[in-house]
Amino acid sequence: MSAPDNVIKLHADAARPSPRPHFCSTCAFSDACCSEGYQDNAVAQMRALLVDEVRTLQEGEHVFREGERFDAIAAVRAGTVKTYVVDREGREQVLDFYLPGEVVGLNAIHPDIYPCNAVALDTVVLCSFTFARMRELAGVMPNLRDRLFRLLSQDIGKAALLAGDYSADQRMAAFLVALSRRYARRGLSASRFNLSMSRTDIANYLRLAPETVSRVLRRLRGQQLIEIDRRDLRLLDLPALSALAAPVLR
Amino acid sequence: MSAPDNVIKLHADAARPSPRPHFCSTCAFSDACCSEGYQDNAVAQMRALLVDEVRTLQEGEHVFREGERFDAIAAVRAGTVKTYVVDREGREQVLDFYLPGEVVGLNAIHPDIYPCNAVALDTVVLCSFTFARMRELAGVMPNLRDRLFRLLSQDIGKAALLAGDYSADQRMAAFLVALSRRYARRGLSASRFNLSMSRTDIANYLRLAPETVSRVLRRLRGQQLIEIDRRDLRLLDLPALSALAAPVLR
DNA sequence: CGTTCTTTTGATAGCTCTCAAGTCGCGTGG
DNA sequence: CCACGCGACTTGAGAGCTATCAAAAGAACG
Repeated sequence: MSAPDNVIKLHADAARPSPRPHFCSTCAFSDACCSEGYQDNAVAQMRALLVDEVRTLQEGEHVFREGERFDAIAAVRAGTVKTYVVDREGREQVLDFYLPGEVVGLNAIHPDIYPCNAVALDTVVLCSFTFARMRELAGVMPNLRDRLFRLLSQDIGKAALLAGDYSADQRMAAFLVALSRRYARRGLSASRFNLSMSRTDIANYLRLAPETVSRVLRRLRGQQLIEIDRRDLRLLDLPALSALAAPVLR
Repeated sequence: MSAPDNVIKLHADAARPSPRPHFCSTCAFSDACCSEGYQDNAVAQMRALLVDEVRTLQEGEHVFREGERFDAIAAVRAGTVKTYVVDREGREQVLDFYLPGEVVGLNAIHPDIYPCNAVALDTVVLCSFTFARMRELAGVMPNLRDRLFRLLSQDIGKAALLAGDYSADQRMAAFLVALSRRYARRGLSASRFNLSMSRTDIANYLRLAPETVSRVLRRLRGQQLIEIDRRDLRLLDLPALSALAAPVLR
């Protein structure tokens, strides 16, 4: 196949004391590795098998662009990735944001080309996985295979959330609560974090006008539900926000 | 692994003359079977391996209900299946319609319970696939494995279409054009077919009020784009409809 | 043939978009 | 250090599209 020397090299590399916990803790495939029955530095071998490349991108750099031939999926390790398309009127449609521990590019498997653009919103670290190799490994690693199935299945209903016809306030609350939960799962604060995306990005994601986003945030601030300065966000009343978002998040 | 006895039994069963072409032509997994390297009645063996049960449902009967434990996915062979959820205000949200050749239940893999309801809109014939077995077979049948990956990947972007903020006319045109294409792929007429869903279903799917659906259809009829009587639909100007739907369908 | 649900039609209100202007923050260059 | 300029964000006023409320017409059912 490809890059066997690379594998060997990395295997040798893995013989050294393994930085596994530090490196893999935020990886979407960590459980696929770690519960595969291997342990300790064997996990590092697994990582060497799976991870094709570790990349660092600066703000504005693209992970991939629409129309490029699909070759790899990528697990975000740090930073935020935004996927979007541009319709023929030139309007940008934000499809999703990907936080550490989440996987970009799964929607490219079927068309075999990337159906959207993916760009770094800040400094991003990600692990690339050549999908052809991953697909083969899925044949011999049941846990990896199941992990892939679940990751794919998980993404199916993802966009359904903002497909509903909810008010701008409900959608914004749902967006903030969802972010909070995703940050919390990663071990960060659920009540205070920095928005890595612009108001316009949020607007394009929630299918609102940027002005509406601004107005909604002011409204939520007026209700003492949030406190926001620039991109520094504090969720003052998570229960109330959750209640507001409840119809959207189901 | 598991169920070897079952496999053997089914192999024996499959030794009989196979009705493959008739039976498999509209199956979502036909290519996974037929391109696996097997031929003729070996395909029937494959089918016997894969297909858990062939079911016929009458209008209103459910394939599965929200919250039930996930056990199987189902390929629609005839009829139309609607998936939906009911939010806490009692409003029905239609998630998708499934025509012959399409697969229901893929979004249940991750949560391991069905996240929505699936109901027959007319007389439906479908093949059930026990997912646990399918997952195992995916380990030894590369084509089946890849087929599953692609089916899953395909569904990810599916709902993104109506997530955009388009006008009611654009969304309706996109809906009709998409239906036309899906029927055409199945070998049916692309310009005339019966809507198997009610106006209310369409409204809940497109996130419009039923009244709006009615008005939009009248508008499209007035523009000589369609002709519609009850649920008998004729697309009079497919190019114009496609143009109208273009921003939505991308 | 009456009942019931679906669909259609009309009038009104409300939410969000659009257009427009102004403010703020920040990097650049004088 | 400060003025400038650019972009992001905020704020305001008005228009448009769709939802809502209300009611009637039509089809399907027993």
